[in-house]
Amino acid sequence: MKSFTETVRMVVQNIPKGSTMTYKDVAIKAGRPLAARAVANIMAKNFDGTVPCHRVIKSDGSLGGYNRGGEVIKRKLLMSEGAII
DNA sequence: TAGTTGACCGGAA
DNA sequence: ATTCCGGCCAACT
Repeated sequence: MKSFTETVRMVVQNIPKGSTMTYKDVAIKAGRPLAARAVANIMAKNFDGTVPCHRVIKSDGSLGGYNRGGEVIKRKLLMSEGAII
């Protein structure tokens, strides 16, 4: 059994290129449907450079945030991968 | 140990 | 449609 953080990282890495998932979806895949907030916290404080967190967005369709508020960078990355914003 | 924080979510006003 | 409130989870102080 891996820690919740490890599972979240795996899920985010498992996101296909050109696709996006909401924090909630990631939390669900990680096994904690109500831990969307925890997922955000993991990304925010313990961001992993090995995980494409720019593929994770809010449930409203907004990009939410990125490393230090670089939402613009996030949008550009997603569009560069073929994702539709 | 307890309290606060954060890139959130859903419902209510 | 926008704004406010409560709730949930993990990490930090």
